Amino acid sequence: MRRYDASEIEPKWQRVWEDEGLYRASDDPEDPRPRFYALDMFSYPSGDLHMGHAEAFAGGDAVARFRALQGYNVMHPIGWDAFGLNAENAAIKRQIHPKEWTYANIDQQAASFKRMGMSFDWSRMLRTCDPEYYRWTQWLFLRFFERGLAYRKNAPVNWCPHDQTVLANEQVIAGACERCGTMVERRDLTQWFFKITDYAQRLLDDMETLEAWPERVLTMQRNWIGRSEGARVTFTIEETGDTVEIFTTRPDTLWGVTFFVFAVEHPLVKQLAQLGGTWNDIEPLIQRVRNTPLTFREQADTKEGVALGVHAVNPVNGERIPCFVAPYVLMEYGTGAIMAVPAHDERDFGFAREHGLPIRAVIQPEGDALDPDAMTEAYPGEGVMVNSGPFDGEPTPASIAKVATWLREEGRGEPAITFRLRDWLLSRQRYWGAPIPIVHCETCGEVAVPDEELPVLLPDDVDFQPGGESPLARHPSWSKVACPTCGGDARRDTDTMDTFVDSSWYFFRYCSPGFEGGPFRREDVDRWMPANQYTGGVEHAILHLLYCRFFTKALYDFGLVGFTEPFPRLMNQGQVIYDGASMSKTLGNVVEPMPIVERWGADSMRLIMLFAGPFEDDIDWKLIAGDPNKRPGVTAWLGRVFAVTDDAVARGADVEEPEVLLGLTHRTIKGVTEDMERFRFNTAISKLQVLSNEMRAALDAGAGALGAASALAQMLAPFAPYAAEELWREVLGNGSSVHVSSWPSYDPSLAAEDTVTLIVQVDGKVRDKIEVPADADEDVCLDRARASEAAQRAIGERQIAKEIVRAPKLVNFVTQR
RNA sequence: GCCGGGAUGGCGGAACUGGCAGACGCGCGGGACUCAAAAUCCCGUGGGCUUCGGCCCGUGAGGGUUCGACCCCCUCUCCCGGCACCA
Repeated sequence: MRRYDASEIEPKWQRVWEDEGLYRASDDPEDPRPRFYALDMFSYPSGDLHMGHAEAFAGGDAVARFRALQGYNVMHPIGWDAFGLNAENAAIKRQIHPKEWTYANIDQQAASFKRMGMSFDWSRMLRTCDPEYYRWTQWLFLRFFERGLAYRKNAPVNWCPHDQTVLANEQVIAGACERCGTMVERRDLTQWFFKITDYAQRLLDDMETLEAWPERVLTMQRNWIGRSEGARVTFTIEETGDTVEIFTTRPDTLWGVTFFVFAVEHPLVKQLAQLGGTWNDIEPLIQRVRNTPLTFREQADTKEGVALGVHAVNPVNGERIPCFVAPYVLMEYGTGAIMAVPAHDERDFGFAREHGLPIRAVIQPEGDALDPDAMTEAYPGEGVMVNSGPFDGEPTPASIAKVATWLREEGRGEPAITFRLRDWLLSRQRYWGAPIPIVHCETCGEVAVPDEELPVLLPDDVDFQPGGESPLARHPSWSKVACPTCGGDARRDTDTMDTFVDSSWYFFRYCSPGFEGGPFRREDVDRWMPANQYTGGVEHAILHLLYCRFFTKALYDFGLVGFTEPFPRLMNQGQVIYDGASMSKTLGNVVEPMPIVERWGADSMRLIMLFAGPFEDDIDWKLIAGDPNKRPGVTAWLGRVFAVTDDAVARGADVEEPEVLLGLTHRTIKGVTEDMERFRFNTAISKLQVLSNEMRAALDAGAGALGAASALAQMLAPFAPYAAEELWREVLGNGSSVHVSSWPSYDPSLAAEDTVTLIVQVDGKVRDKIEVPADADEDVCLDRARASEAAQRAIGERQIAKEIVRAPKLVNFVTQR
């Protein structure tokens, strides 16, 4: 009797697979097999693999193996997103070099991936911190730079006083640094940006083509891009004649404007305040707001504001309205100034009431007359325009576009679209990243490092402790360089790139590993991409995926690739949580996957993850994991599969398999294949369990089960690659790997059931179940149903008013009431 | 506030197109094996009633459509995720 022992078989096959080079993708253009690019989000090397890796890669690997068995030429690569703050901070904490820390983690993760039995093509492995890789990150940056899509500007940034670095808005959570929790401050620095805003509309439009993306990810991206339609309108400052543009989504309320508000950072504020004699009141407000972290403004009081002492002129009716400065108006959105319509905007209403400003209703709700004096809140809804000169009687919101067009005809404004999306701040004042390949020259300005001089190497001998300026700037010699243009004394840019830049193009590099003529070979990318499947965590729903999409569109515009969306099909695994909360060291609820792999086997770990529920759902480890010292259910099942396969072999091929088992085998193949196409791993596994249970029953009844055993081993291969291999080669006696065999096919006539259960209902309630031939027609079903004693009993004395027949599944007798 | 997703036994979940609610597994109860434990195997397992034939109730709450609703429609409650002084 063969016993299932993961610790015995897994290391054995791991070695064999490596020797046999099973998972190498073919780059031969003549390869007749269709290609399948199974892309998993690459790993960040912060320690060993965690539960999230185990979940994501179990799913990604199942897809890759399934497609390989189906006969695809599968590319399933792996790499490491190895630069960044996270690694740098961890290294500082441990008093070692980030490089040392990072490469040690990568080695450990690589060993763990191999232990997990991932079908990676290791010949394509990449690390973004390798000079061979970041050479091309720099090269790509220069392509953006030469087209003006990478530019420098002075900008208010979030500054973490603890980490001594600039943070992106998304790294600031509730006003605090995402990594260390320190309250973030505001600073003005000259920073590098990618002009992603140029692509806002295309990023939005092309989402229509991403049908295989989860709805929630599309929604998040849409929210992030934040498109608003409306109009830009030009107001004039009465006292100076300055013109000030505002953006509004409600040009239909222009006749209801009763005041005007500037953001504190607006360039006209100081001059106007001095003119209005209010500078003494306004300066302290400006100081305070400027010291508030950018993302913490939401806590500001909506009603706070100070009058400027000057007036704006409303271009639609020539009215003179007072100007204010208020923190609720943001310089970053729109134009940094707004028209205020208290009758129809909640914030404007509150501000007007606080400061005793007039309120004028210009949108009349149907069958109701708004009385500005009696209003207790703004009316932002639909209605008919009133008190609006030429537009009186126009229904809104249809009138919005009409007014916008009219503004353009009158030269007082124009239809406009505004996006919430900001340009991508990519420079970091930190050490562990790809140096920005720019030289600053006093005479020539910003000069690109020539392509042939790339990579600009990141020096090892740097004091990388954070300390106000970029660590590279403190290096005694690194930044000193001759200007590539004039040869004069110049200085390298000492900032490094955001890690998200490295990860925005790695999937192209996999197509051409080791290529030295560019970031990738065009024909390789044309052959492999767009990727067939992208698997990873939903935490990358916005930034990483948006940046990848932006890069791909830009590369398309540069003529480097022939498509505009890199991943038409996206699959997000759920998170592995514990007792409803994220696993975290702080909470002390972290469960490590590798000890479980060591104890119960990689196959069990993978099955636990994939059988727990739908792949995209969160897994609460506390709920699915029983006693950690007890054998997991899936491990016990693998044991039963070994026993049943062993018995089937012992019974031999001469003993016939029963009809029911044969039919079930073919139905299982059909069902599991469909489940795999839809990533329903949990139901696929349950179908395999049903099959193994039926094999047990057949064998116990003295019948054979060898055909079922063979199909079961092949279908098990994507989920439990080691166990499947052992069964296939050692128990079933096949000469080569199950992973290069094939996906079993089914015969529809064998998969079809001979008989089905006819449900007999009376008034919609199930009263009887009758086995009928699968091809029974309506008459046969009706005859059989009428003959049912249970049904007759339920009908009793009542008349049958109607007979519903859905052959061969259901008959419903509806009685008279 | 706006947008998206969800709520099914003790637990994870299944039911794909409106047609047997609870597949499969965990847990639990009972039994076999064992000196004992682990492992393994067998039986049972939504709730209530039962004359043991069955009957009634049951998919967050309420209503509707339908011969028939976990599934479609309306109203509501709660949970998760995203965005948010965005003009």
